[in-house]
Amino acid sequence: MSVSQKCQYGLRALFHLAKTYGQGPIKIADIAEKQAIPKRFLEVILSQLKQGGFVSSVRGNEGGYMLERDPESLAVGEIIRFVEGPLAPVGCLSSEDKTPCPLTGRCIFMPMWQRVREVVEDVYDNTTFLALVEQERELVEQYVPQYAI
Amino acid sequence: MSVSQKCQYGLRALFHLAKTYGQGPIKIADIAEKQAIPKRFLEVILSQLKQGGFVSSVRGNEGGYMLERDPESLAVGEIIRFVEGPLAPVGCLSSEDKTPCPLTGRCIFMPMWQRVREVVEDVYDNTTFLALVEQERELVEQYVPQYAI
DNA sequence: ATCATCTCGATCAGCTTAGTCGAGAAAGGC
DNA sequence: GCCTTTCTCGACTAAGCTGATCGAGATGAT
Repeated sequence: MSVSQKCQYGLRALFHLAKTYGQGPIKIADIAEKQAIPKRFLEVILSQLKQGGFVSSVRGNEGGYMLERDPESLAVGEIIRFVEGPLAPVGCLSSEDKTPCPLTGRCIFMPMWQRVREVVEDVYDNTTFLALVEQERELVEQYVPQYAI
Repeated sequence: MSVSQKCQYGLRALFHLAKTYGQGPIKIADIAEKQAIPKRFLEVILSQLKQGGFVSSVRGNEGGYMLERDPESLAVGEIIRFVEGPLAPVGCLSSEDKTPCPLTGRCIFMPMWQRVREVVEDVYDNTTFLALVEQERELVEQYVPQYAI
């Protein structure tokens, strides 16, 4: 499962909202500019993320989007699954599959597909937005320590 | 990177050829039937795998396909890369990407994408066709030990 | 009122996927 | 030499997905 551009945009937008967590609504235009996302497309994405309960919005002047979930307990895996569907390397591994392969039960590749799913889920489910925000902070401190003095 | 149907068919076909390694050419129709693959589609796939040097073919009556590589040194990862392209969860990780994202160098998700690629490559590159053939043999022995006596 | 902003559904071009097809070329048996 | 079986090659297609864009409307602050 390649992660689509749309999903990457969504992750970047949420990352931006995690950085500004607790600072009130952030405008779509702001997020779009800072994260290099086409604005009209971002509208679609954020509205979808709102349906999922990940963000909330305020309309009108001074409106915008806010992260609804705590960055510490929100993992990347949850978002990828929400946007892309099941995190499976092959269709027959995901329960949504309508047309099961005729080798069900005796497909020798199954254990391999399952191992792949497990290791991928492990990485995505253990990457929280709080961790990402902290990682970026560390990077900034590393590169411009002189400005901090 | 989901693994396409085409690639899965290719893997199954190679698995079949690995099982019959050293037994001379196997007909497309045989492989198609045993591995539940549309025959005309399998023609396309095998001819592509031939271009890659993974299999060789014999024409005419009693013709067919043979595995060209030793099952022990042929890993699933090599085939997936050949059929699907680079084993990367996002486009910007693969060197083939024409349009690099505008965040290059400061995309906070990069380390995560790289970790995913590493663990996925680890699984696929360490699964050889010999291992798959042996695994199936073990399964068969487990389920019908009474017939062996 | 007005302006900035989110909201919602429709639309679209281009690409990928999963096949299918027909005509041809080679190898072996008779 | 002919016939059958098999691979070979390129073209073709229908359907679905991807990555957007657009216009019109609803909402809230000033």
